[in-house]
Amino acid sequence: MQRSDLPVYIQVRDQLWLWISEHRLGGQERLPAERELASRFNTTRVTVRQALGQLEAEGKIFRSNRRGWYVTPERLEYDPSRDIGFYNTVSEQGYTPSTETLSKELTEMPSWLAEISGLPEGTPVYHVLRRRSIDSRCVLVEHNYINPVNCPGLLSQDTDHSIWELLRETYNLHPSKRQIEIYPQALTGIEAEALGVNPGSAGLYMQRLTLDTDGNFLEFDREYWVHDALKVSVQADQ
Amino acid sequence: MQRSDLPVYIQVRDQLWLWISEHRLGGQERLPAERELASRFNTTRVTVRQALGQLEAEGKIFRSNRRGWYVTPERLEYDPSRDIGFYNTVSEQGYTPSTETLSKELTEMPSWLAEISGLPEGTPVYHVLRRRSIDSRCVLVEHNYINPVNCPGLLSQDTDHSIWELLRETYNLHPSKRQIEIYPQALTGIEAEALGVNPGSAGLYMQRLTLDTDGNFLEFDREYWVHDALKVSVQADQ
DNA sequence: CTTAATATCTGGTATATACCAGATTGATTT
DNA sequence: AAATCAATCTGGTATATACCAGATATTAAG
Repeated sequence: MQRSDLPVYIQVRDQLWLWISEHRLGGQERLPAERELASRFNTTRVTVRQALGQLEAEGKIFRSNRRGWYVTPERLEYDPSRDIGFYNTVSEQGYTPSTETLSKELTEMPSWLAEISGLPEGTPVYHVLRRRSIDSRCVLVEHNYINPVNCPGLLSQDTDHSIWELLRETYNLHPSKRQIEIYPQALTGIEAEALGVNPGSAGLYMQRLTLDTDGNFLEFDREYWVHDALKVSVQADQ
Repeated sequence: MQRSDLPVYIQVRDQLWLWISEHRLGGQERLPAERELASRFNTTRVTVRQALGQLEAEGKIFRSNRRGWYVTPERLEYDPSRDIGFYNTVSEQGYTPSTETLSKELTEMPSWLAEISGLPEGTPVYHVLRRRSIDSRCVLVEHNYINPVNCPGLLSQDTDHSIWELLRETYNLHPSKRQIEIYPQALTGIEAEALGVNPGSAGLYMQRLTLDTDGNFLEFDREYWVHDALKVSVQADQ
């Protein structure tokens, strides 16, 4: 290519996006193969990949391991301060949620969680690891650490749906104070593997601490989201 | 390299991080040049850059255009629902904030903002564009759209410090309801340029709508953060 | 029809190399 | 001492090429 004074990969990026828009490619539609694009834009695969990487960073396309590149669907609007949870949020916005429980166990509270919860290290906690999808695209893995004092026998329940609904309806638990932390964080290790993305992919980390009205530890939650799948929307009145 | 069954760039990533940790390289210290690293790890620059890109995605290192790679300082803890603002937040955490006003003007409300604010298109608004730094590293560019009804003559004030302090102390304005949106978003165009990062770099977008107690439009704010500079921490009581 | 083996398509990783452009440094001139 | 210029160092972009490994489609066998 070349021609303009702009870098080739920027030109490819923009033309490719134009092409996607013109063809009205929507949620999860597949792009032509990299080699195909390289020859179409008369450049090399390396440069095409740079352009694809840009569109990926912008959240416009995403990749599925060795299967190809796809157009990213609209972001999910998610309010972590409300109680409606993943399942309802996704449904309300017209998508199909699904959840797989990867592991669940009763374990002893590690030191970092002891510090956060205010309970002594070694206190029993439930630990549930789940992978959640929107329209069969994996978008997050979630670690739930739940205080068993309030919900004995939780692990024998079905954890493939909303845990919060379980806590509310079966155990009559209600959260009071929460502290939420959110920041961009690359997906690596088991999170990247569980989501089927390349290690180092952009992600969003979100953690929530939930206490009951007396300030006792109810639940701690760590979520690792694919970076382009959600928009956090918080209502903060004062 | 090679040797292990792990990809070379992963090995380089990990060894490089080990090396950084061992040498206790801290905030904004410079790494050896890419060519130097390539020969040290006995591989090519392309592969080294892949490894550097991983550490960058993890927020562990950052680049400064054609100057080199540096170790990322600790993230700033930032609560967008509180009123203390950038300047105080940074100072409180032991860093040195600074702000440059890139442009300020009285303009007419564009349609997208009219929709958000509930005011008619073309209504006069102040528009202030600022670049803010922590310890001389640019970390965000910010667009402020402010309702001049409440603060006539704002633009002749000094906008290199806290605008909110100005509004509070000079104009006696107090926010009430706000809506905050946060999501990962690559930095492109003027934001990338203003921050001196490559187009397509990972970033965090944050917008805030602030109304007064009567529900009138006070201010709208769009912030484009470098992805590794902050940790959003929200206290949400219910 | 189902299952298993195989070919093929896809992105993932890697090497080698080249030149460009901004940033920095050092020498030279004023 | 200050300003100017040139050399050099740095990351940024680009081409060409190769092989690997997982995913998918095709074919052959049961």
